[in-house]
Amino acid sequence: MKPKKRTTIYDIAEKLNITASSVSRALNNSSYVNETTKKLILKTAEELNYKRNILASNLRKGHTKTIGIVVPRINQNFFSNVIAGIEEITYQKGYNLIICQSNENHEKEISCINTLINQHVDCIIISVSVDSNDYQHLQNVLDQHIQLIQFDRVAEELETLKVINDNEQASFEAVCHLIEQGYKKIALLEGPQNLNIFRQRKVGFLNAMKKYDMPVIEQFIVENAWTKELGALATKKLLSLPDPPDAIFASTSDFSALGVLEVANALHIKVPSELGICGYSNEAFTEITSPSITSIDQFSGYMGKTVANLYFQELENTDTVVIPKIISIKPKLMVRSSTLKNG
Amino acid sequence: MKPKKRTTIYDIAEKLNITASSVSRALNNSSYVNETTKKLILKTAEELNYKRNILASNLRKGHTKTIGIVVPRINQNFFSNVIAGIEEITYQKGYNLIICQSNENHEKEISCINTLINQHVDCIIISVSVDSNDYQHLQNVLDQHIQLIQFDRVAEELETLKVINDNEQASFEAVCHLIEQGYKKIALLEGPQNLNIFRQRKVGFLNAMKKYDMPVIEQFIVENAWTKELGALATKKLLSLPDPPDAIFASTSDFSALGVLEVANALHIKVPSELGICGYSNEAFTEITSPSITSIDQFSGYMGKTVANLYFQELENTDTVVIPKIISIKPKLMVRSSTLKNG
DNA sequence: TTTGAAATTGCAATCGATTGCTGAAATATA
DNA sequence: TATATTTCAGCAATCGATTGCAATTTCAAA
Repeated sequence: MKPKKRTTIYDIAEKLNITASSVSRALNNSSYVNETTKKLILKTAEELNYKRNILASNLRKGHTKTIGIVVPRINQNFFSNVIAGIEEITYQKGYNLIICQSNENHEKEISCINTLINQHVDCIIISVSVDSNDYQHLQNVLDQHIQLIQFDRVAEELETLKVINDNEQASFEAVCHLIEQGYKKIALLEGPQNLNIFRQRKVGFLNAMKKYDMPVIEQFIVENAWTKELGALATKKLLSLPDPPDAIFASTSDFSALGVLEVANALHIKVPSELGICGYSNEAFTEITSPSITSIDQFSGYMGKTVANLYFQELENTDTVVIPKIISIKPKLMVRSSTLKNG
Repeated sequence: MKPKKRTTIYDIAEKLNITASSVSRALNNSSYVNETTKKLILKTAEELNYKRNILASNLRKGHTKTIGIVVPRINQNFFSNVIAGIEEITYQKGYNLIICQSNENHEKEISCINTLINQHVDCIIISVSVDSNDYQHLQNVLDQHIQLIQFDRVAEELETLKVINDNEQASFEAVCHLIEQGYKKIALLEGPQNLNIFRQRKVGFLNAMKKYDMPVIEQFIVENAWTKELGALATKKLLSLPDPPDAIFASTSDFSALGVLEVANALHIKVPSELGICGYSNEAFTEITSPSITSIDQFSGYMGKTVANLYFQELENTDTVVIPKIISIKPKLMVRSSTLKNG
């Protein structure tokens, strides 16, 4: 595969006996070219199968019309949906996307960010990895004068555009629902507390418990139970307590909730009558388990669109209109069989 | 967000009172620079927070170290896993990925390809969309002397590198399994026959039927049943036949198989005793349905790695070693409850 | 026919990094 | 000491597209 020479504006210019300037102008639909020659140029460009060299163009223009995205994993429903949402908007605008995965690893995340900076993207959209401890790399982005937008998992201390879910409210509603269904002893599977989203969900849980004057039992709060395996492990422990919980809110993810359900099924504990289960993030599979799992929908696609639109609004912002820097999306509780104690 | 000037090699050169040439050489670790000055340059670059302008570099060098990927949908397990596999390899090599979605739409696919050509990617990796009818856009890629690698869904007539699954064999084994389990009347849900993968799966089905001298009933072969909804619809029709099938091979996807299962469950038809169900592609959810669904694992992550490795092998190929242009991966039948009639 | 404005086109610099070539300096060899 | 050989640094062109400014052409009004 030898990369043969592609046709450039000079080739077109030469063939037509004009300058590259005119060709460039014609290609950019500038009004400073004669209509007739413009048409001729366009026609010739077509004939010679000309494709603009974006590298040269971008180098000259100073921007790339490219947006970088960093997510923990693209093969997670939530993130791939957000990306699909972002893509829908950016595609219309003629922007390109470079998608990177941090694999929940801080070092890799730094490396992704550096790559994107190197690529001269115009904007970086990120949801931070779980083991991110400091945010110097994000500060670097800001220092390079690249627009930075955080979504879902955000570093709150960084002053950037943010699109988040109202985790606290969603979590609050989920737990209220459990209580209203008659569950008395509710356990919480919580995620790594360095992530804002998990902190907020815990707060929502506590608020709901307080509202209904329910006692918060320390043993019922399990840290770091955010995978299916950890969820299952936590459930085994919880259910073997002398006085086990009658509901488990897997605030970390539906995967965790699935782990709970599988253990319950294995132990022949009836869901929802003996054990209520609520997950988080409304993965597709929550509908098809037996019983189906109550969860919280985060409107991931819409979130992606919101993020992208936010970027373009900010880009076109002439400073006269103030645009909110933090957009919060209200998730929706999806009640399914796993919590319907009262039918 | 005004993009302020970044530091360039000229800034470094000026500060050190040398030429940009030397800076460039130092940054590229050339041996034509004094060790002492090299270290000084590197140190200064660090201090000034220098980041190489890839645009300029690539423009000069003529390649971008960027690979474009076009898939129908990134939020499908199979594709996101392939991408993850590709990424694992390319990341090590310092290559970037631009990921595009065709949304199963021919026009969008063409547009993706054009974008990638414009971006001067070094290679395009594609799995074609379902409604692709002609392949002029892929021919264009070849004409631009960009490496093209097709995977999974391929345009067979195009002479490109290909990484495929042995769909025929996998399908053959699946149907043999059904027959060996004692199912007598096997229906096939088939996908759009313009895609190679669906044609091959049909052939595998027919071969297995022939091997065991099973009659192929025309009514039992349903076209275009490749989503959950279409799978469900097809199942309703099949099961309402006077002499309905006792097994359904959803050769199109596990989603289709899920549709089958849901209809069966709704009609209180017992799976696997009264109806056997086999899907395709081993989606994660096949393990958690009741009963779990027998499916075919395509080793998607491995497939991605294979694709990426193929590119780099070809790149480094000095023409002495011949590398196979088509790599076929053998999928694996994952037997689960939905087909275990004989326990 | 002359003048002036408007419409086109060309020139040349620019974006930043890379690299072949030339020449100078440093070092080694005779 | 004179010559040969390395080593190192600079010059300038190059990658392809864009754009401010200048020059030219066109065309209409005076």
